[in-house]
Amino acid sequence: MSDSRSRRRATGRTTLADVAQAAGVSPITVSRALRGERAVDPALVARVQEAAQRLGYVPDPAARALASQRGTHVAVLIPLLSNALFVDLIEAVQRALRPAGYQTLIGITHYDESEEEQLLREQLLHRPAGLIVTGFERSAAARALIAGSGVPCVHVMETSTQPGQYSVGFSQQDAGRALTEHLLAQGRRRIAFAGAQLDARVMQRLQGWRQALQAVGGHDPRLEFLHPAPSSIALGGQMLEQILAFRPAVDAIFFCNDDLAQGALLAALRLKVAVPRRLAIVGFNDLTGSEHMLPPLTTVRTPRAAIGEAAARMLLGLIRGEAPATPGVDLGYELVVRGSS
Amino acid sequence: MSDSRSRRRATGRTTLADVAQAAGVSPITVSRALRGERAVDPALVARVQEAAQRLGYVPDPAARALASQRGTHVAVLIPLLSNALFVDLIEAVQRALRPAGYQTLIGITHYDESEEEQLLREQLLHRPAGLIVTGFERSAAARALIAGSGVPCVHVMETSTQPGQYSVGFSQQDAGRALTEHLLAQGRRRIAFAGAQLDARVMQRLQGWRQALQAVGGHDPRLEFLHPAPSSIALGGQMLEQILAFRPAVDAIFFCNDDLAQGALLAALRLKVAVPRRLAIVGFNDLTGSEHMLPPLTTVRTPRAAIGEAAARMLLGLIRGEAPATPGVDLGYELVVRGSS
DNA sequence: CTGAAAGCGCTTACAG
DNA sequence: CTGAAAGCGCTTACAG
Repeated sequence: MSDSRSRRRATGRTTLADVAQAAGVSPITVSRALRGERAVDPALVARVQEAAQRLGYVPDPAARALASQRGTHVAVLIPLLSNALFVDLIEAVQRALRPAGYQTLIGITHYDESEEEQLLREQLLHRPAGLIVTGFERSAAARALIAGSGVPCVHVMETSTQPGQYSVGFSQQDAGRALTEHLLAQGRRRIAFAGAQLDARVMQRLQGWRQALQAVGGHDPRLEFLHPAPSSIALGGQMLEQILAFRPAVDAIFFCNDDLAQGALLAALRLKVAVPRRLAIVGFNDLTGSEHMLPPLTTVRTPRAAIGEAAARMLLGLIRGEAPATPGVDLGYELVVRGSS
Repeated sequence: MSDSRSRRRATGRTTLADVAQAAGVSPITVSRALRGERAVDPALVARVQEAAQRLGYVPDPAARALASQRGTHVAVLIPLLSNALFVDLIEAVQRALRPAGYQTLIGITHYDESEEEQLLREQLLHRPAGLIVTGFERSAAARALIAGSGVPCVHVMETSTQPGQYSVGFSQQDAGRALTEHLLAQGRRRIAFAGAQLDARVMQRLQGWRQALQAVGGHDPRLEFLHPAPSSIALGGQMLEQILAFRPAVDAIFFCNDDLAQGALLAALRLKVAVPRRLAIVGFNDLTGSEHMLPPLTTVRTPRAAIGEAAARMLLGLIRGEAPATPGVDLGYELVVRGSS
């Protein structure tokens, strides 16, 4: 009757055993009924659910993780949170994962391979139920960690080239090509590319720019301006000044990200460079503020929220052991033509 | 000799027991030596650490959480990730927490009390080692959840008024007053306040604006423009137009956040309203881009990175059971006067 | 300062 | 379809 002599460490928590007792079944049956795993007599399931509900039972994530060797959270690795792109992605992932009972753990790699590797190592110790990573470019060690972990993983923001890899994204290269073709269609001939950060996706956009120009015999490598610093409004202004100083004949600039293009538009206002008459300026991603610039910025709208949601759904399926209908989902992009081109 | 007949669920993981055996001590001693809890013979500690190092032992977070009823992560509740302010805060928190072995779990409340309550409930089930929440305003149920959980909690972004609460922030009201006094010192007399979102901190800035104007007998309630929508560049432009239409004599506008002020500056360019000659515009927070606007934006620089770091350090102390030297830390703010005023 | 025992609350693996 | 037993890898509580 009395537990006072025992070594109990009462936590006051309602446990599986409590529910089992209330429902008149064994704890294992409660566990199975609640998780929907294996077949359980529907009548028992109902009885168990009623009891769990009544007692306010909530499974202990730590106990579950220890017993099953699998956590109730998903780790998401992104380069940066200061790029609004990834904020939209994360919000969408979280919105899809939370109702399914998974927490989202955000790891920030700062575009650094060794940081990513280190984060991966840490996260994997916590046995996430799933993993979402940005793009395909990473160290061999990082790839080995992912593959060796047995944790389902979805890659986002790019389209997959290799089989056996799950991904949700769009073709950065096609988008870069389409944006350049738009400038060509507007009659622009000396089109510069201004890239910062120089991560894999920026280089893919650059490749699209090259393709479009090569197709019309107008590719000039001297119009590639690549800066390793993170993209920012400040850098965009600097790059504009630099490009105009070095290549005054340039009649359009393709900035690899909207923040650069916004900075360039502000600098153009300051320098009294007429946009788009004298110079067309286009960006990428359609970030906040771009439509309110002077003139409004032409850009490529990227479906990062849709990507986040689709990636989360695919991951939930993989966690349940289902093979996705399409392992590599391409969600496309949308050219948004505004006043700056 | 053979485990093949047993019901072992081999995980291949190096455990406490492995380290204990290698060091020739009991598992409990290993546990204590590694955590630095209670006094352990220094010689043994060295021996244990060497063995742990050699075997590549890493504690299992799930097992630890289950046994100790306390997780190895900290939950951080913020209103939004799309405000760069909170991104800076989160990055700083994570930077301070990671080396200490704590993961950061981000919960987004969307400025919604019931969402915050729900998040708190979920997070508390996971038994976080600590909690960081934004400001002091929340539902009674949420406050009760925090207090009843026994989980150490630090409030950020505001200064504390109540005893027994830990906080790191600055006085939003003082900052609002100082910014308004700056406008008065510049000779502005009809100073409007434009607020969006209308969360507690915005209302504190409004209060500072009122104070400054009341002190000089220039407070006019008709110059308070309050909009419940989230602040954004687009809304800033709209509010500027609206204010100029309703109160054409206004000679300065205090926008409660930089994104509003940036939108207002862009709208002023479009409408050819001379800033600062005809109209001074000031913002709050010193967000990305503000210094590159035309003209550059006068604003208040808020120490959110320092707040994140200090809050994380205070929390680590509280987790260790130490009382902080100062329970309410005020990190101040900095007036940044640029061309727009 | 050190340890043997029990327990945290689940799920896996085996049986029936 | 259901269950008794064991185990996941730690830490707590009690003793000495």
